[in-house]
Amino acid sequence: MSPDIFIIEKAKAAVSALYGADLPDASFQVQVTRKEFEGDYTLVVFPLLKVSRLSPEATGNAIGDWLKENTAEISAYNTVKGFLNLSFSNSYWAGLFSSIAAADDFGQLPPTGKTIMVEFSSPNTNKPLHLGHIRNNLLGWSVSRLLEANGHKVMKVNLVNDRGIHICKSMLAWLKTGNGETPESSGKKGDHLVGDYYVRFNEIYRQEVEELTAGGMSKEEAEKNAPSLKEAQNMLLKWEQGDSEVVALWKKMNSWVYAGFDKTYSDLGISFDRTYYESQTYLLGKALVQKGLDMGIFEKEADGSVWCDLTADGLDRKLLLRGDGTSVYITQDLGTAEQRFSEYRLDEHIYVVGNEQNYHFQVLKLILKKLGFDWADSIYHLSYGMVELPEGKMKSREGTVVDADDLLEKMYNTARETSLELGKIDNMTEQEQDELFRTLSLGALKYFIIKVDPKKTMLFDPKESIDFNGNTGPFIQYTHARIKSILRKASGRNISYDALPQGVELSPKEIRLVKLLDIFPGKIAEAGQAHSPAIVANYAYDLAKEFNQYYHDTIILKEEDEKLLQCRLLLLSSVAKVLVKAMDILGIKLPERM
RNA sequence: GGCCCCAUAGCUUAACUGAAUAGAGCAUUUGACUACGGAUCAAAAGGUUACAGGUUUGAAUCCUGUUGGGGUCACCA
Repeated sequence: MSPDIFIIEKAKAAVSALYGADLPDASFQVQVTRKEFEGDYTLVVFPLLKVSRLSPEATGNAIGDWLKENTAEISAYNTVKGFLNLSFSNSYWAGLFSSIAAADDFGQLPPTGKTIMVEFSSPNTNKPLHLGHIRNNLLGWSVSRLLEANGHKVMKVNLVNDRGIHICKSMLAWLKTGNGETPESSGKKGDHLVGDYYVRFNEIYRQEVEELTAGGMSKEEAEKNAPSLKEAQNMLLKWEQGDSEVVALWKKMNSWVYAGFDKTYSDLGISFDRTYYESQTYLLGKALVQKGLDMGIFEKEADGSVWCDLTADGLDRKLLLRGDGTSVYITQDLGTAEQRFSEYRLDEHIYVVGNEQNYHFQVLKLILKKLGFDWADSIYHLSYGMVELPEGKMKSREGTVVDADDLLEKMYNTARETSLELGKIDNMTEQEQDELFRTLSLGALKYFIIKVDPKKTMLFDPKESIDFNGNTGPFIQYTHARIKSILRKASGRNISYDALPQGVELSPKEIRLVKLLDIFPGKIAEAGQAHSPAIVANYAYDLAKEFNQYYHDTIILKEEDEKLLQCRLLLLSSVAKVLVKAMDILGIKLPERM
């Protein structure tokens, strides 16, 4: 049983015995005792004053007395102001430590039988992935792992936006100026190649608009009537009619993009259980529009467009079907949600999408509810903040976008330089080194992004490379490599440490580590509830930091008392075990040496 | 303009459902490798938690207002 539940239970009994009152669990607040006070856990006594009718000190002392009398585990107490600090006996810590060390997948919570779908990434096929996508991908991936650690079955899905006017723009520019260029002929990664033609289109378009306005047309009119835009729109129409030439080109260019994406995903170490394509889902939802009309919750205008009036709920009127009968973005979202909930029995559906779409998801849930779907409440929009540069938002038009592949390469080079400079890995093969540089650069990048609360806007300065010292991924990786180094030496000397020897007394620093290890499953649960891998990241850092302090002034391998030696090695391996599990949730690997 | 989100040290950030002196890292200054890995550790300095009120034994946290920043309100996705 975890200590806080244990204390609450006992404190309840104490209050009941002393004051004849039964208070709810919420009246008992337990926290880890602060460093500057003596004790292990602290009970806040303020909420209990109304039944004790005594001063905070007197109440704390009375309860402390009772607890010390009536529980074997609590060995001492002191009261400071309204805080009752309790000390636990050494045998209690030894027992707790043993059970943590013995657990083979410590931190993994028992199966819940629930299935959760997580949709993330969801890129457009007209440009390569950038830093914003990286945050999305890393969040989606780590939330998925986190929910798995919480005992849920998780399905990771990607919805690729592979159709629409933007793809046609790339296609058109390629036809006009590409001279048959392919990824093979140019040596460019497919997604970058297609992205370049998207940029090319905009150049052509802008020039046309300029010429038209110079000829006396208003800017607005020119933007609507530029010939290349007309051509792109025409192409989209052909695509929708299934024109074989257009479809063939569309397939060819998309396949280039997918090859490029696959490379980036694989570099990032992420994958999906299923990929959906908008070209196959964009017609979904039309049936729901009819259903809504039949139910009388949607309304049709004279021009044929269909709307849902949400003004009674404090929102606006929302368009669901255009006058020409074609669907808009949300129509498809309604349809895919219904499809997914009926195909899989989902207990929750998480969409990892930026906070600019908060309103969209509010509307989506509301309309689904109005359509009578109970599961609308199980939709969770994991809304994350934008990644900003020192000069503000990334803008593709101004070329300030931080490209994902570039960033990964830069990070790799930094990891390489740093590692080679330190010169600890000279005896590794080239292949091992390459793998290590990947592990370290990804560790730094992933931790940098994940440690920040998802909902906050985060700042990224491309000029300052991501740190490898302090509160960083490599700090935790280094801690692990160091532990492994000691454990390797220990096994080289045939020292076994599979169980805690009887009768060892843990030092205060060791108890603090055990306390930290003990709260790991609780952190997983808390993080899962909050859908926030950042909580796991910060926990891992706390543990690594605490361990480094312990390590610094504790003799391990030269300890002559065999029991103490075994105890310490067991503690080391337990810390390593928890670090590995925590970082695995974040998608970060911990190297054996670095 | 309506609605939503945010504001913590020079910078990046933490603080579970309100709780002890608001924790860290970077940068700055200083100290520690003839013990197991110095990508580490120890120490100093750095805060009116944007501002003003309110609720409470107790507020970064809850309420109201103000200021500043962002998002959104498309027959775009």
